[in-house]
Amino acid sequence: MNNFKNLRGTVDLLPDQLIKWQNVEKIILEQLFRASIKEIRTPILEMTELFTRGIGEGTDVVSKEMYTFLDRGERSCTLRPEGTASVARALIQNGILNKPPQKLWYMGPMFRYERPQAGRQRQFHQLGVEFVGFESLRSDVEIITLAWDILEKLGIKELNLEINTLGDNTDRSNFQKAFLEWLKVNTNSLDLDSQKRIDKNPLRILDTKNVQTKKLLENAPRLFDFLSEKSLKRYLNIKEQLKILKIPYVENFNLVRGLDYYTHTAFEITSGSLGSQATVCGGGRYDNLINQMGGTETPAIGFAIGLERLILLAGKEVEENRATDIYIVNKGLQAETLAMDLSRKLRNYDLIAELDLSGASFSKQFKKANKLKSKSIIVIGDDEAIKNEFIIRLFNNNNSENKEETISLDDHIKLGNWLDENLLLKRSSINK
RNA sequence: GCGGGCGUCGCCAAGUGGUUAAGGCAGUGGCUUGUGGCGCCGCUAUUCGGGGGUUCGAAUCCCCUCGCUCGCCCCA
Repeated sequence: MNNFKNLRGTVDLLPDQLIKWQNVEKIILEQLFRASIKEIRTPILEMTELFTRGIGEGTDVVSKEMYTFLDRGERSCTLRPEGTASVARALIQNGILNKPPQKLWYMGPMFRYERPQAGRQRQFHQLGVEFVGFESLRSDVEIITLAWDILEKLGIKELNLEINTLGDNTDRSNFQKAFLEWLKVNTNSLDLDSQKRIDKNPLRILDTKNVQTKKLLENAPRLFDFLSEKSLKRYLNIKEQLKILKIPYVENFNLVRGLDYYTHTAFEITSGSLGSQATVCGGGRYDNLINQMGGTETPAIGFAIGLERLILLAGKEVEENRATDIYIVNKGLQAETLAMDLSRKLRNYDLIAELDLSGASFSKQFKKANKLKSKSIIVIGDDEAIKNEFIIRLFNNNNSENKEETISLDDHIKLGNWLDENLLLKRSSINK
């Protein structure tokens, strides 16, 4: 019992679970590929300041959830808690902002030091998409649509899309002024958490879960009323387009999102079947971030999907495993060598060909093939080795005698025909 | 950081103070050393998350501790 254990909040993904992961990833990557979005990979480790300045000191992520440590050179390093800041940094640093606008995606582990619970880990995985250099409201619409379509392609039902707008800088500071005044008057009626936020991050008070504060907020000034004509029009247009595209959404004026850098569009996709951590996708526009981080002013919008939550939601259809096509039963010195050689040839056919390495009795090897639900088997023993041939047989689970065929080891044409006829032309679509 | 629940084999579990810690699944060996299912027969926890205490006696009672889990805060 003194064995090593993984750290709290981290998990091992085992072969059986990874079938689902891989299927999900495959569907996602196809969708991204078709939308002509390119991958970017950035380090998992960054200097701490990237996040404190990029994400914002007042946010929960930065103030209490970061995995931060000093390296051997006494530099403060942080395991990335999200992907956007790193991508922005990489674009600035590599001079990519001078190039045409970029549509990018990334996928990988993120780290947040929190108490784990259902749908929440300390090391978790995100798929992120960032459109950098795009200002048009149609880029907002495409980002939202893309997120929606990915979830739909995975067969996930019962999703709720919530949207809101935060306006531009001017809108926001106008609102903030009025809001702060109102907050000062009402400080004593607010819950404790909200009181603490007045100085740090007043906007976050808007999405408090405290029931009393919520009620109180109904009489507070609304950000929506402070939108400039331009911002308002932008927002209305986005809603209009979503309607045309038949993407169902709900407006949520209190949707603010946790990170500082958002402007204009903010959105979130949730599912009731996830438990209390219901958000599977969150995103929005961040026109200020890149400038704030030292790059030329560049509008951008993006989203992130939590892969663990996605996996929880994805249905049975992505759990399907591809069974072994051919299990090669072999025994005897010469036979084993021939079998090894044959297995390599078979793999040129895009088949799953598994060579039995046990050297156990034929009976055992057959049982193994049966257990694996192998679609067919090949047998090479001493008898076959002498004649330079092998036996191949379809292998139904119900143990009815299946006809078998003997093929010479050199007869590639006969083998190819057999495989075509019995295995290759019967593929289901998901496992191609 | 704060609450609730839970910790008996790889997994699911019975056992709630008397001593050989059920059972099922999985694994493995055999019946059957050149042929699959089913079946049958073996094997697989000196030990109940860890430590201390109470007792003649503890998986069972008490204390501490660790871990897991769900929730709060917040987010993916």
